[in-house]
Amino acid sequence: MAYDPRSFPPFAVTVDIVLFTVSDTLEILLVERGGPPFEGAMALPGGFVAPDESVTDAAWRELAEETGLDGDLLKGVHLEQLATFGAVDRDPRMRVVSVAYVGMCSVRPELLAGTDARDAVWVDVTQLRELAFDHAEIIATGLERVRAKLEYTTLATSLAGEDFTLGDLHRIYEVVWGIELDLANFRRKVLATDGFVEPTWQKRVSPAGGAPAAVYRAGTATHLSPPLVRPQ
Amino acid sequence: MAYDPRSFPPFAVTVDIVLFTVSDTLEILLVERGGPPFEGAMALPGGFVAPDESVTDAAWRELAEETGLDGDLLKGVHLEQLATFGAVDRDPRMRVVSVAYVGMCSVRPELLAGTDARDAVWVDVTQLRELAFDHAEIIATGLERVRAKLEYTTLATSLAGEDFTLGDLHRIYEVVWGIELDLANFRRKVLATDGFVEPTWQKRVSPAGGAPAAVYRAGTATHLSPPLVRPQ
DNA sequence: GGAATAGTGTCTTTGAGACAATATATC
DNA sequence: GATATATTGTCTCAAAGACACTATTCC
Repeated sequence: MAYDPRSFPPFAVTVDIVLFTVSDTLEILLVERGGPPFEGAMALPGGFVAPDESVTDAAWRELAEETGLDGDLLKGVHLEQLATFGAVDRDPRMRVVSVAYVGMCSVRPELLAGTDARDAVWVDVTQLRELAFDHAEIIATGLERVRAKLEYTTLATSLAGEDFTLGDLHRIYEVVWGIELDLANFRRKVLATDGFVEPTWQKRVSPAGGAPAAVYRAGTATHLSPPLVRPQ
Repeated sequence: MAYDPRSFPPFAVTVDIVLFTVSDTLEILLVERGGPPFEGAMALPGGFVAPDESVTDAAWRELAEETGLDGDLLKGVHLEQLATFGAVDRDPRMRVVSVAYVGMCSVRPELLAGTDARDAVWVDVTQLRELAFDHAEIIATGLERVRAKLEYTTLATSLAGEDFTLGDLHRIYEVVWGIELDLANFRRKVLATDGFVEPTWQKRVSPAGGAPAAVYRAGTATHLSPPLVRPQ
């Protein structure tokens, strides 16, 4: 198909990041909009793709700017492309196609210390208010992606810290899926999957009491086969 | 984040379609490029998104133009967004971000009868030559998507015709996955999944001999749980 | 009859899920 | 001791996989 490079229809291309973390609940990073449209509403962090950077690079740049994380800490974050949203009127000002990304990280004090992150907050996904643009739809898509990914990948470890107990990992599954899982069967499943977690040979006690728990770190496996499927 | 609508970085946005069908092998629809760059190379069908159409609409429009299918027959085709490819230099002429879609259809004589389809051909995915742009990567992504989708959805029926035998469906799985599957266990699995297929109460004989086979059509279910997983 | 396809039966093994039991920490 | 967490054990049931067997068609 031949075409004239000077007469193409002009679009703006942006990236939006749905960054998840697990504390007591499943939370995403949102920013408050300071101007119209949707002034005062919450929105996903994101911004324009620059002419000289790839879409993926733009996503990583925005992630770094909004979280204040730098090189080494960024490597602990998982980021993957989610989907592209290209309805004609999704932005009332102009034609914008947005490539959404899903991120998963563990909460750290360094987060939100960056310069661009002054207005960024973690919000419980079950307590979302009005959202700007089509960001509610993007978040719903991202939420389903994360829930599905926990079934057949080891990505839950990216929501845990550097090291974690099987109780921690169990809680991440329960919080993300919003259901209760039998801990005994969960433990067996995780330990039976080669490369999901590896022992650090250390023990850790919980402030709430209980026996000391073995501490693990993420293994080298990326996929779970057979998967760890959601009940029901 | 405030920005000036008149000073955004300009991009072209295109759609590319990876349309699969199963005949004796797994095949995709390709067009031969008539001009530079990559003149003479095979490329995915696709084109620009118009200013007044959504990205999804553009994908359906291109699909219709390239296959020559119209309203009713198009409904038998499954089309879904695959991923977006946005490397800086993926098109040597200008900055282009392409949203790729995956399609699945059964081969029909009406295909390739459209005006834009004169150069379109079905190519065995195992026999691909040099491809234009990053289309080899797009195809590889689409291929893995289709293979994975057969595991946990009923989409194999969109690669079969209006009605089909379990032998037909079995062959589709074998061709797409490139492996042999035990037919007896496959039959039981399909029939045990509510809504995967429904009987038409008709029988069909194969030209190669054998007992007459019961004819089924697609059921109403979209997901398989538990999934029909690839061996190994 | 021989080859090809359709369909059923059966046995083994694997794994998911329910749930009991025991051990060790904090308060 | 009460409570919370960690860890192991056991039993049942569902499903996957291997494979034998029968039936019906074309050549």
